[in-house]
Amino acid sequence: MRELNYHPNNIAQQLRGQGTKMIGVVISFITNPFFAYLVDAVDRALSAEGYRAVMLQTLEDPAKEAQYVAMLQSKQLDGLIMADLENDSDEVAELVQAGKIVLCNRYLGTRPLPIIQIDEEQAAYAATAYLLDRGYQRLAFCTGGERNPQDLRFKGFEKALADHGRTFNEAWYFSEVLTEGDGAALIKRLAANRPAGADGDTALPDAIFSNGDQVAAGMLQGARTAGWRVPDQLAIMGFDDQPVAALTNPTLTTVRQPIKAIGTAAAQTVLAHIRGEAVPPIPALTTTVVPRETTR
Amino acid sequence: MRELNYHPNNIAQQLRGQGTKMIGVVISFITNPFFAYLVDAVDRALSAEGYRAVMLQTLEDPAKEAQYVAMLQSKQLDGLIMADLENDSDEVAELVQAGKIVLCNRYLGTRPLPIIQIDEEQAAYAATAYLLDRGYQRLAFCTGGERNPQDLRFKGFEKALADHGRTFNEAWYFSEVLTEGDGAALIKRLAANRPAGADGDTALPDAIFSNGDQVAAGMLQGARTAGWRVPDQLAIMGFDDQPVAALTNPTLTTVRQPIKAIGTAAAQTVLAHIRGEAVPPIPALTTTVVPRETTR
DNA sequence: CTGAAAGCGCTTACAG
DNA sequence: CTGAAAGCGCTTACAG
Repeated sequence: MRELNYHPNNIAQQLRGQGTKMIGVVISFITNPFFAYLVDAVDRALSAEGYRAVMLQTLEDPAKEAQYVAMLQSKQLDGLIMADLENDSDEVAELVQAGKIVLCNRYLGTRPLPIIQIDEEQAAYAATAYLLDRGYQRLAFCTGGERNPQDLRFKGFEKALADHGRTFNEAWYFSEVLTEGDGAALIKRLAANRPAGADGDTALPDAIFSNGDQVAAGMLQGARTAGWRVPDQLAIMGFDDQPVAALTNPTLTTVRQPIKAIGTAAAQTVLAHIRGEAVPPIPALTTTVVPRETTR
Repeated sequence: MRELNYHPNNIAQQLRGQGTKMIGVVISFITNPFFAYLVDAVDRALSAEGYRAVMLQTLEDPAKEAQYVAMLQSKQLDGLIMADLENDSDEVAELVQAGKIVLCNRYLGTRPLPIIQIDEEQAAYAATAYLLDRGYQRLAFCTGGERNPQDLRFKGFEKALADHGRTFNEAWYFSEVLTEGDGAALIKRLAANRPAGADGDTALPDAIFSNGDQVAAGMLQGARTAGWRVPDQLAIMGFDDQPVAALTNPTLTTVRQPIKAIGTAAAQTVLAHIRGEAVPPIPALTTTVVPRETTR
């Protein structure tokens, strides 16, 4: 058969009932290293079981996400891992209940759906407390998406402030800051508005909590350009502990997340559902603040 | 039908002859930002035409690559874009000729196969000449894989040295340097062996050409740790112009590659073959040295 | 043990 | 215009 260059048609095999052995992994942007590492972890775990990960980017477009759910329903995919959910629909909720979709990382909807994620609120609380304990007083919060009342990280951030007897300055909530460039631009903009005189400094934050290292690294570069000294005048707290966090100068203080464990657990959970096996227990997904040089 | 929750089985549709509308994109590591950006470009170009990119990591394992070629032959994939080729086999060569596989980025084999890539030799020549023109004299070369006689970048590097009347010190060819950590470790090792006295410095390179920014950023961090001053005592030339190149301090001088254009061209070429249309012309894939702070 | 038939779920061409 | 049948390429169960 090798001689005749014959290759069985896998589509016909699939139709006979074995499924496609493909699992979709829905993320927002593959160019965000956090998602690259997550997809890598899922891919390795699925490959070990003879399945294939299909990377599906939403680019934060709900229409794309709907296409991916349709691929699942039309049986092109045996399952779906969603690390980002734009449409909090009944349809998705039902597929989650049915075990065809496994949610991980982040869910900003209002339903009580199972999701594989770190304790987002506690992680943000710990990072914020870390900043306050080091004497920073005027904290800003920065996120990639739109402001969302379900955001657990912001809840943890607010709670830490409250527990330390501080109130949040609403002017320092920055949303839609997605890229390195966005982070740098934000800092430059703030620095440009800095009032003259030493007292004027209280008009500016002295610490920023960023929801990702990529953006934090951009902020750091923006501060360098603007002559804003880190960590003396401004502390920067990243999130994820991506490789870039150890490559900047000063290096980034950040919150380490167990990306590999999240991806592996999501892969094993969706496979257990597909095979009708008992879902394995999710390991503890612990986070730690990694002290580096962007905080004093 | 919406009511009855009916969804046509796409596998049956595929069997009737429309193909899977899936194109595999073979890369070595998705965690290397260069490949993340390449996959992103391919994905966007394919999505616009109703096709889907399936990210396939080889992890530099030839057996995995063979599996991906088998997926193509068993019709699970309509085509394959290979940005990394481990097995220089007859089988792959035939599939390239047949238009089922499109090569891009890099091919270290010996066959005269079409490939979508920058002028690797010229790009490396220009980067090397840039270092020599700035007075660096003792150049090292660093690559991620094994040493390969077909490596066009090393040919360009050697040619620039020769044209400037310099010979290459073979002791300064560093291979298998893949990650940030590998880059940092290499620099620390070199610095540790540095002989005492000012003259001893000639025993060390004063400039390093790195085949990727990720590794170059690791080298920079290693130099910082070791107290090796960049760019005075050591120049670092990166490759790709990944975002990290602008996020380090000092920022990385590097060679900008048109990643998006490469990915888009690869996607359009494979689609043209699948559809039996004329293959669109490949745009000029020009590179430029981006001067930043790791060179004087 | 071997070989022909049924069936997976569609779509398309054809008969009524 | 409507509806039943053929066929995509396999695998499995069954008849000979």
